[in-house]
Amino acid sequence: MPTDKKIELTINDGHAAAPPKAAKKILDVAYDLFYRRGIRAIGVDEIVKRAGVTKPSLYRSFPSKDELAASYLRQYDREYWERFDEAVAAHPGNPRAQISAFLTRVGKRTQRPDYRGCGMTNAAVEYPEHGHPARVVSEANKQELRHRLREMAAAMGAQDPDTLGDGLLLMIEGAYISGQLFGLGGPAASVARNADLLIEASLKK
Amino acid sequence: MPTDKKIELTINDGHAAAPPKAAKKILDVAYDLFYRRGIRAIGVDEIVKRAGVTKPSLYRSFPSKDELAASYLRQYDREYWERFDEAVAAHPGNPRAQISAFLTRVGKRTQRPDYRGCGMTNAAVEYPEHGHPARVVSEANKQELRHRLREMAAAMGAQDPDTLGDGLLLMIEGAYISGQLFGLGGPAASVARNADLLIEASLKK
DNA sequence: TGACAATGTTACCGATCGGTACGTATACAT
DNA sequence: ATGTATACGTACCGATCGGTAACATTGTCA
Repeated sequence: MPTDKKIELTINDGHAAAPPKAAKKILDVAYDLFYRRGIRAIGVDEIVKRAGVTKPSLYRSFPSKDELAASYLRQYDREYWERFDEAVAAHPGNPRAQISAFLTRVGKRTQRPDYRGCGMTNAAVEYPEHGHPARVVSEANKQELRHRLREMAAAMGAQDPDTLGDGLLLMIEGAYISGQLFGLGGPAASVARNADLLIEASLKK
Repeated sequence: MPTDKKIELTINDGHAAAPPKAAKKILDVAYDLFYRRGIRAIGVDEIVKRAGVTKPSLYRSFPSKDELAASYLRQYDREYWERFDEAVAAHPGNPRAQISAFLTRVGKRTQRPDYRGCGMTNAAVEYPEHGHPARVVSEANKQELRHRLREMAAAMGAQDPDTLGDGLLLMIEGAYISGQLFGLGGPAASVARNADLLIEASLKK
């Protein structure tokens, strides 16, 4: 059956980068499935099937399903801070505008029909046991978020920077969760406005 | 092998209550395991084993594991509104104090070492597909919460009651999630204070 | 005491879980 | 052409998944 071969060659055309051909495809498919339907809900068989590869290919690139999930989250982490830093870079030296820009963007994201919450938050809910590879990545991401928000709250001139930073984190997490719970028209749509009210009430007078 | 029998009889001694003996035990065990470790993470075998019964007993009282999960959530729902109504009843005619009491209590709960978040929220994360029995219960609970918060925001005299109600919901959900993510000393500890700041900033001046 | 209904138990089902042993195809250097 | 390393596929593993058929035990009322 040479037909399959031809298709493969057509997709993976030319003199592409040699080493990690299947690994990227596997991670891409896993990313999509893990995010949309949950990590525990997806078996490795479905991943390799949709990726057009076989199981041994997966286990040569990733030590286990748990580690594949951790890789998915590390990718998620990179993209997360990309979005965050874009909002920061748009308003240099103005932390309040930076937060506002980020939250406006979060609010919009939560209103998209395919929105499924924060991959980090979801993973932590799916794996409550401490030390699980997926949870480790998730917790690190959240610690970093808390740190940044508290620093920005201080730079804004908040009366109690740690409290304001934590308050913003609560609202952000609430937006992630209620975005997937309520869908369009849910409470997450008002996250930017509510956060702005909270900030205004938390600044030194 | 009559030894097993004897042990069973010793455990299940005397003239115990006849009608729904096993069903309650099953639901109690399932409640604990589902909440602490997640619904997808727990198999029916473990439930019946810990409950000291067998699988057919489970399936005569519950049509499926999904329905058992829904029953767990309905139980959770009853206890949830019990707690909520207690806070409300403690401050008749004073919605702001009611919210404050409820959030103080939520903040305390999130700091307990075995806190694992809101069972409703967790279930919705575990089952993103619409129409799933567990998700149906969860969504109804959250809709009711939104409704109550908006009404209370209106009774408080908020400039924009729907926005304040949704803002409070965001903070509550954020407290549930970050409670299990950060544990002791996490952002959830400040939910009552932050909510109070938000309320103060949202009232008609 | 005997009949009936409810509840409990043993043993099993096919499907799917994450993971692997082992043979095969391909690319490149010599 | 041939050795060699690497990537890939076939076929399979034991364990566990949710769920069930068939049988034994129990309490209740006639």
